[in-house]
Amino acid sequence: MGKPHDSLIPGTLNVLILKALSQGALHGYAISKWIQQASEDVLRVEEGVLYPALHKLEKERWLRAEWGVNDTGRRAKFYSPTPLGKRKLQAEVARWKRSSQAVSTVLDAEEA
Amino acid sequence: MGKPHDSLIPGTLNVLILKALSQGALHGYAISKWIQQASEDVLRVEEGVLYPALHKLEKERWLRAEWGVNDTGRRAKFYSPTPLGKRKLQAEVARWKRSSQAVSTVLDAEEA
DNA sequence: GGTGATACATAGGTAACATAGGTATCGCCC
DNA sequence: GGGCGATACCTATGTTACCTATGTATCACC
Repeated sequence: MGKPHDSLIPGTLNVLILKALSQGALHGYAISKWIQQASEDVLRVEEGVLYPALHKLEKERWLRAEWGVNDTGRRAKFYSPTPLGKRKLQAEVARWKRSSQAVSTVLDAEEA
Repeated sequence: MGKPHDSLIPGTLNVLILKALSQGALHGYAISKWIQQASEDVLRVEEGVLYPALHKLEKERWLRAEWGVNDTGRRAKFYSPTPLGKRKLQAEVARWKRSSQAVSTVLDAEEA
């Protein structure tokens, strides 16, 4: 346990979740599906990874949760970003761009 | 301990090291400086992070190490990629491109 | 009644990084 | 001679974050 597959880039899950919620509340399962679909099936968020992450973000006040009912009438917990979460989204996106661009630059470098 | 600053994107250190060594052997301290310089000072690899990583890569036969002397006559341990390490560099660069592109695509998505 | 999708959750394992220390040599400047 | 910063190596400890496995329950469908 604890390392195979490597679907996600560590440290990117929070910002992916926040992005998923940037246009409106979604429940956990839908967040997972949205990330998978928006990444054209490259990124998969296993449920054992997603739910603890959501609980943590809720505890840290990046998200708030509310029980509701989905399209098909099933109970589900809907998450929305708090004002703090919205600010964090901006900051985390900026950080990702900066860092990932730096990594790509290094990996494209001609000479070592 | 264990989380502040966030200089590195977790999971990218190995490939950055391999890239640094792709044009020839370097010693640890020079690897650190090279990554910092090639990333235009965005990425910094603290020594307490670098050296354990080098030892692990050596143990896993991605790198081999040899004591030598640097330009200025000081003793230093020089690392070179093994054939396995060269293959890993290609594979890890490809994986990075695929995954980081997916994250960027998601974060640029218009609609959630 | 079985299966697969939906929807939530927790438990245990491990790797990876951040921080903080520690040793030693060398050049430079006062 | 003393101090300082850069070079060059190293280990120990803490914590996060992810991976896997497993569990519950509902619902549609055949």
